[in-house]
Order: sequence, then structure tokens, then C-alpha cells
Amino acid sequence: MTIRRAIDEARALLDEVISHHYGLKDIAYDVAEPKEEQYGDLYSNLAFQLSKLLRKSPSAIAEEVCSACTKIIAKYRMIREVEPHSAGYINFRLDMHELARITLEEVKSKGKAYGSRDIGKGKRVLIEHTSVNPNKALHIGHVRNLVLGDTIYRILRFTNHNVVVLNYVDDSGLQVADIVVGFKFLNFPQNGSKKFDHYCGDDVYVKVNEMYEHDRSLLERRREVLKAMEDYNSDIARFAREVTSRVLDEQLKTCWRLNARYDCLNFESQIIASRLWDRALSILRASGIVKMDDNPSSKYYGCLVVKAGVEGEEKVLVRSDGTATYIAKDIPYAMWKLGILEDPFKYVKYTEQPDGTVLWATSLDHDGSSLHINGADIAITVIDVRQSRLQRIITKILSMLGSDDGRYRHLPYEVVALSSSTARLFNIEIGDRRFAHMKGREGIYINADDMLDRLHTKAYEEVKVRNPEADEQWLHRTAESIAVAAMRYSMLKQDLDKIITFDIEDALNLQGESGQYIQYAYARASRILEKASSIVVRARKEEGEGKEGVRVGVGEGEGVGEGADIDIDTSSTHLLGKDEMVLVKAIARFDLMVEDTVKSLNPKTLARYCYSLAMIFNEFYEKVPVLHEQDTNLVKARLSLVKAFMYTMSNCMSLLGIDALERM
RNA sequence: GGGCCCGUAGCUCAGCAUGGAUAGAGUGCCUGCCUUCUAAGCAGGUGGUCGUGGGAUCGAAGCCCACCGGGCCCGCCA
Repeated sequence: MTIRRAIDEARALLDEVISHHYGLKDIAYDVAEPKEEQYGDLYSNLAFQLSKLLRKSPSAIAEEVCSACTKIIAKYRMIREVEPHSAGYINFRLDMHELARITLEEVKSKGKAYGSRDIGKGKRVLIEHTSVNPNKALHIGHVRNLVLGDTIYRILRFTNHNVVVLNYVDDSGLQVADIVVGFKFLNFPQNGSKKFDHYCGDDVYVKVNEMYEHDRSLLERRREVLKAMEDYNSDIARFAREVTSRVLDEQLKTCWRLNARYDCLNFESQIIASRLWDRALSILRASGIVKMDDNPSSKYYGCLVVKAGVEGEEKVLVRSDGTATYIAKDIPYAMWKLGILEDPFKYVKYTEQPDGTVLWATSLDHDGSSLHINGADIAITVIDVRQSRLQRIITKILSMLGSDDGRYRHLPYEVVALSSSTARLFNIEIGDRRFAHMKGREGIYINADDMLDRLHTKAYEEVKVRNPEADEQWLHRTAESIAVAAMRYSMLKQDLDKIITFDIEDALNLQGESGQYIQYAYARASRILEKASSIVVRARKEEGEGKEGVRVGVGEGEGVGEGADIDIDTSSTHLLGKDEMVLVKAIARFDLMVEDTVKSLNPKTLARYCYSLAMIFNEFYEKVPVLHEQDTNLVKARLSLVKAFMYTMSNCMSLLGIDALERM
């Protein structure tokens, strides 16, 4: 938060020089942190930007600017020096004591809100993620979707967006029909020995698809099932809802396990039954966006067609037999999200989630609650990049209906694939390729629960060694948090447009850049404060209340006592040295990272920041003694810094959905 | 055939939006460091024609063009 203030000051200083010394204004230039410490605390590329205009070399301009700056620098509290670099950069040195003081003060006053800014102004955002077909368990590809969506939800909520999270349940699609065929026509038992979603996905779905290969008549069965499911009140439709809701309930357990939560489930069967499509269609017809193709020689003769792609690409919405296509189901849903269509739904409580919030579900019953779910300022749909074309068409249709650009936003991301060595475990030989795609129908994927279990087991062993006296419940809770952190971080750290090549061995390696590294840094900090407070308590008991010379004199009179915490005290921050300042600066740029992430909707930025913050703390931890320092005031200052780190880290981890553990 | 994306160290990836300072991490491999706040850590070493070629620029990993290699999308399937 305070790096931002320093940047603002540096800009103000440079602007003053630009206008007074050169008589110029509105020059575009950057002020940012350099990648290396030797180049100062901030740098600007102003001299490069001015060099064409002034027809002088960047380094000459840098020198001029710096000497002009130096004359008026006294006004600017945070900036201590401005010096030119021969390459042409203008480098700033900050008053680090001032930076440390105001940073710690800000962390102290904001606490859990540290790093938050009012970016959203209360804007209503609807975000849809997860949306896994309810015929199988989540695999690691779905996990990427969920983790991205849930993290963006957390970050938007933190920056004052009014966010509603949707999970779309396609309970009337082809994949559900596949398992219905299995249960109704192939006599698969309706209870497997494993978790029901795993059973349906790993066994029923895969085997039914195998059988299609040998028995083409089964495809006819599937068509019948699909048709029957369209009638909301048919026996098949009822049965399908029964099965899908059992699968869904198991899927939700996995989602919650991953620290995700939702506000509302939207069932496709209900969207269809609500006649939302008819109303959407009449709007589309009235606005002339869709047209009946009446040219007998056209390939789309008799179809209702939309022209919405690039280069006038056409897309069929209603077939010549009057049935709607796949994309036609998405259009009314998207219109509903933005409030273009009036809400036909009532809402019922589906269940209470582990975080205590209510999960609602759409309902067609008249006695449900009328909530205000739809009608958002912005609707974000998290779906992988393969859906980009369809999503672009939907976006185009919405903009033709007059919705402002950017209100409907597809967040595309690349898929998760298997590394060559992991692929080999599935007996896939991929030659010299670097990865192999997962295939649901062929059973080639890694289930989320299975991977979490393996991570859990691995973490459990390690935690047990480190905490031999701890009880089982605590050990498992801790191992679970570590497993989830590992999973979430591995999905977040990579850029959205890169395929994640998932390697089981790599994922199980508990070293290096990972979720547990982040948790470890926090746990180390936490132990310092824990010991500090027990020292304070002991010292007080031994020496009596109010006596001077208490070994660790922090937070006198406030929050010190049995089990009490250490609070941030900024009276001694001037004692902090160079090694501590690296950590101060890292803490001070948290909000810049948050803002960056909101703008790009790419959580990678924040994930990597969180890792770098952990790394910087670990360096601090090795280099700088806190409790073993002799100078009581310096101990106080360092403890305050550790505490500030913990607030920042905890806020950042919470945005990533990673549990902050006091001990591990 | 058309469209989108990727290509940086043995491997997995940052950096590219907005060109500028000796191209960075993790992992792997090799060395050190637990009688001091948790060694899931830290320090050091190893490792790079930034896919190739051209162009504009004082200056390119980044911008433009072409090509090569890989992936995805393009149905009256869902």
C-alpha cells in the first residue's frame, strides 16, 4: 500500500520537474520497482521517453532531471535521493524508515483488510465456475477451473465487488444420458463400492462408452433417453435427476474439500423447463439477430440461424426439426445472468456449506424464495479455452442485444494434461511429445480426490515426524490443509494460456515453489510470535507486573497475557536494518499485486507474489534473529515486522484459498 | 482450408501488455549449513544460439513479417 504512495510521490516530483524545468506536460512514463536492489528502490524511464522529444541522450536527460529533482526534493517526505544511471534511468532512494513506519502502521490499522482497495465500488459480479457434468467425479482438469474461479471470487470480494458464485449443473445432457443408459439398460448396480461420483465416472461412464463401440444399438438407447429427459416429468427425467443429484452431492464434497463455495446451483433441466429459451428466442427474433434460413439450396435450410461469428460465420440455434442446439441452451442462461430476461426462478436452500453459508438452488416451485440472484453488472464465465469460439458467439449476441462490451466475460484457460512420465502410468506411449491429454470417456485422468488423498498421506507422514506428540485429528486436519494448498497453488501459479503438464511425482515433491512452502513460512513466523508471547508472560510472572526491563517489551498493556497475541508497535521501526527492509518492501507492495490481479483476472500474479513474500520471509528468518537479539527495542521492532508479515501473508493466502497454519 | 494458443536452462515455468541496466525462479545434479526463533529451510556451484530467418529501432526474449515444431477449435453432436 505504501509503495504506491512512494510511486505517487516520485511521479509528483518528476511532474514538477517536467513542467517547471522543461515546460512540458502529459508525458507518459513509468515509475516502478527495479528488479535489482542496486538500482535503488524505484526507477523511472522518463529520460528515455523524453529523449526523442528533446533530441538528447537519455543519460544526459537523466542527469538534468536528477539535479533538478534534488533541488526540490525536501518537499517529498518519502524520497531521499534521486540519482541518474549512465544507461539513462532515473533511480530513487526512499526514506526506508519512513516507509517501514507507515507500512507497519497501515497493516496495524487495516488488519484483515490490509491490501484491499475499493476497486469494485460494490458492483454486482456473477461468476460461474466448476460446472462439471454430474455424471463423474472431478479430475485435476476440473480442479483448475474451480481453483481459478474460486480465487477470482475471493479477490473480487476483497476489492469490494458484490460477487455471486454460480455452479451450472448440466443434468440433462449427453453425458448424463450415458450413465442412465448404464443403469437402465445395462443393469449396472446403482451402488458401487466407492464414492458415487467416482463409481459413475470411473466405471459406468467409461464402460458404457466402451460398449457403444461394440453395440451400436446402444446409441439408439441413448438417443431415446436424451429425448425422454427433455420432458421434465417423465420417469426417465426423474431418474436422471435422482442419479445426478447423488453425483452432485459427492462432487460438492470435493469442491468444499478444495475450499470452494457457491451461492447458487443452476440446473439445466430447470432452465429448459422454465421456458426461458422461448422468451430469449422471441427477443432474438424481434431484434433480427436470428433468422430463419429460407433458401432451399442452403445447407441450413429450415434452421434458425444466427450470424455472429467472425467473417459472418453462421451458427444454427434451432434445427429444422425444431429442436434447440447446444449453444441455444447457453444463450438464455447468459441473458438471464445479465438480467436481460426476467428471473423465472424461485430459490430453495440446497444445503448449508462447511463455511456456514447457504447454497441455494434454482427451483420451479412457487413457494421458493425470491432472491436477487441474476441481473449482474458483469458476468464472468470460467470455461476452458476450447469453448472460446462458442463463448465469443454468445458475447457477440449479447452485444448485439445492446449490452455494453465487457459485461459478459469469458475467462478462458488452457487445460491440464499429463506429463510424459505420468502418462506412462496409464500405459500411454507418447513418443517424444511432452504431454498427453486426459480423456474422460477412456478413463484417462487423475481424480481430484485421489490426488488429494495422495498429497494428504505424504503430508501426514511429514507432519507426524515433526509433531510426534500431536493428536490424530490435528495431524489429519493439518495434512489436509497442506494437500489443498499444494493442489491450489499448482493450479494457480501458471499462466492461463499455458497447458499445465501435471506430473504426479512432481506434485508430491514437498520442496520448492509450492503451497506448502508458503504455509511453512507462515508457520515459522507464527512460532516466533508464539514463543515471544510466552516469554513475555513468563517474564511478567517472574518479575512482577509493571516492572521495567521485561525481556521482550512489546505491546505493553494491550494484548499481552495468557494466550494473548503480540501487536504491531511502530515506535522502534527506525532500528530496522537493510535485511529487514527487503521484507518491509514486499509487504508494502501487496495491494499493487491485488490490483494487478483484478485488472487482468489472472490469479497467477498474486500466487507468485505470495510465493515471493514467503521466500523473502524465509531469507529474513535465516539472516535476522528476532528472539535472540539483545536490544529489547530492536526485538520489539522485529516482532512487529513479523506480525505485519503474518497479517499480509494471511490475507494473501486467504485470497488464494490456502489455509494459514500456525504450526505444521 | 480458416481461426486461436504455445515454443526461454536436462525438466516444469516467470519475464513479453507499456522495448532499455549483467535474461530469472523452482526442480534435477554437485558442495556446504541443524548445541540459537521448525532444515517442508538457507547459502554456493552447475546449467541459456530466449524455435529459425528477416525487418523497423540508438537499442529486441519482448514489436512487425515469414517460416519451422507442438496443441486446440471450426457438426442441423453435447
